[in-house]
Order: sequence, then structure tokens, then C-alpha cells
Amino acid sequence: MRIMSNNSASLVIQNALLAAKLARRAGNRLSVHGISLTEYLVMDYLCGCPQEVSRIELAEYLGMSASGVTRLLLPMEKNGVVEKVQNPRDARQSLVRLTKTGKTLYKDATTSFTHIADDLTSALSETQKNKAIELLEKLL
Amino acid sequence: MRIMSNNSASLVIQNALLAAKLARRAGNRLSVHGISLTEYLVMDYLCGCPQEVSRIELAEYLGMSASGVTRLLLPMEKNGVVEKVQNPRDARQSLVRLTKTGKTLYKDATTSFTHIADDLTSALSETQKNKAIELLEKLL
DNA sequence: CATAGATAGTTGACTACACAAGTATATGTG
DNA sequence: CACATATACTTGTGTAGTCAACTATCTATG
Repeated sequence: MRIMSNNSASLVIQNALLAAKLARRAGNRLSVHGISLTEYLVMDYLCGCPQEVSRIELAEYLGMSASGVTRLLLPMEKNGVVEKVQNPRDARQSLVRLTKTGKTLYKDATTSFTHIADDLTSALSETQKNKAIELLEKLL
Repeated sequence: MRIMSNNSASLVIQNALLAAKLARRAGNRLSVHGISLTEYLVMDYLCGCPQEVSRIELAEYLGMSASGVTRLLLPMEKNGVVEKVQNPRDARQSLVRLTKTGKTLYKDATTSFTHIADDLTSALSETQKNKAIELLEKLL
């Protein structure tokens, strides 16, 4: 009765299962900094961007809905981690950037995140990690 | 100011971002069958198991909490997709198996799932998919 | 065989998203 | 320039999942 999954289906399934495990463990570790994995991803992205970023851009990067981003950023703004910047060329947009507080928080959280990421991926060699990153990037 | 992520961190981040995207698109496609991606994963797992499965085993497989599994299975039982089986050797456990209805639903959903999975992973060759599966499996 | 501790599962209360619908602004077209 | 359509959010409402605390059962040890 079992339907033999093809490679594509297996890959999607493996990815989903792995993400669930990693997200849960990484999230637990990050909680000592008072942030979730998603919030860490936001900070990581903002730190890598030369300029402020729109909510839509963030939503696409995170694979989330626009409304999800609105509600995600709400507590981050309240806590002073990110701040709104108005776009003079488009009044619809409200851009986001990391505050100084946010950068400090990101730096601290990255120490924890790097450790847990090393733990979680210790089954692979550096070469294998690079290969995996290369393959996953093609799917983004 | 950007902190250069190491390979481990990059891999975990890529995996999380990819999973978010794939889960959303696959979930949308599966919704025509009235199921979520997680429910599909449950059916896929149950179909591959020779025997009934405990909720804890399911929770570990899915990377979810035990309570999450309880709430996940509730509507599936109500809809007759899965059914409870008591374990005569351990009264604490309530095992789960697919019903005939569930098997039919799984078969139908698999057709959709295979198509969407092919779409979502079309950037990789079959060889690359196999390599990716091999690497991700090591991390599970 | 009594009891301490582990294991399986459920429930209460909460957070994190999703989608649909609404508002405000921008853009392109006659 | 008027108006239709598209874009960028925000808000209402619902679902999916988390953790902490509880019940029920099992197991190992004196």
C-alpha cells in the first residue's frame, strides 16, 4: 500500500522534518535571549542589508505572509530592537532597520546560535555542510 | 557590523527559510484535499510503518511536542482518517493507524504532493536531489 | 510488594502564524 | 486629470502549535 515517494517528495519531506527539529531546538536555545528563531532570522537579515528593508521584502525572505510580518515586528518595535523608517518616495511603505540595541542583541544571540548550530550539524563535515548549503540555496 | 555566519549557522538558516517556503506552498496545494502538510506527513509515516504507532513516536518523527500530536490527531480521528488502537501490553499508550478512508486520502493527496514537490525542486537534477536527501538524512 | 520515579498522554492558557477583507497610496491609461 | 488597477500594509478571526501542570500507568528497587 505504501506509495514509493519520488526524490522530489522525499526531499521536501526531509526538509520539513529537519526544519521542525532544528527550529524547536534552536528556538529553545535562543529563548534565553528572549527571542524566537524567526526574530533571529529577521535580525540576521537586517544586519546583512546595507539599507532599510520593507515589510514585504522581509515577508518574502522569511516565507511568511505580510500580516505575519506586521505581528512579528510589533513586539520587536516595542522592545526597541527594530525601528520604523518612512520611505519618502512611497508613503505606503514603512521600512525597518535594526537599532543599536538590536545590533547588540543580535551579536549576543549569534554566539548562542552559532553554538547550537554547530551542535545540530555536527554529523556533517565542513565540506558536506558547504555542499548542503549550495544545494539548498538553489531551492530558495 | 554584520557577523559572518559560519557554515553551521548558514545551513540551519537556509533550512529554516526553505522549509517555510515549501511548507506554505505545499500546504496550499494540499488544502484542496482538506489536509495540512503536517497531516500529510502523518499519513505518509503511518503508511510506511508495518504496525500501529504511538503518539510519542509520531511526535519524535515530526519534531513536535506530545500535546501537539494530541491536537493534530483529534480532527483526523473525527474525520475517520486515523483510528486509535489500544496497546494490550501498555495501557498508557494509544496507538494510531490509518483507516481505509485514510489510505485512499493519502493516495489522492500523494498525487498532488508529488506534483508540487517536483515543481518546488525543479532547480535540482535528480543526482543533486539524491545528494541533498543523503545530507539532510544525516542531520535527522 | 510498596513505593519512587519514569513514561504516555491530555488539558489549560498562550503565542505564532494564516487567510480574507479593509485602508491608504501609487501607477498607468484613456 | 479621472479612474481602474496594483501595491503595501493592517486588522479580524481562526488554526496550529508551544510549555507547564496534571492523570494514569508502568518499572525497578529496597
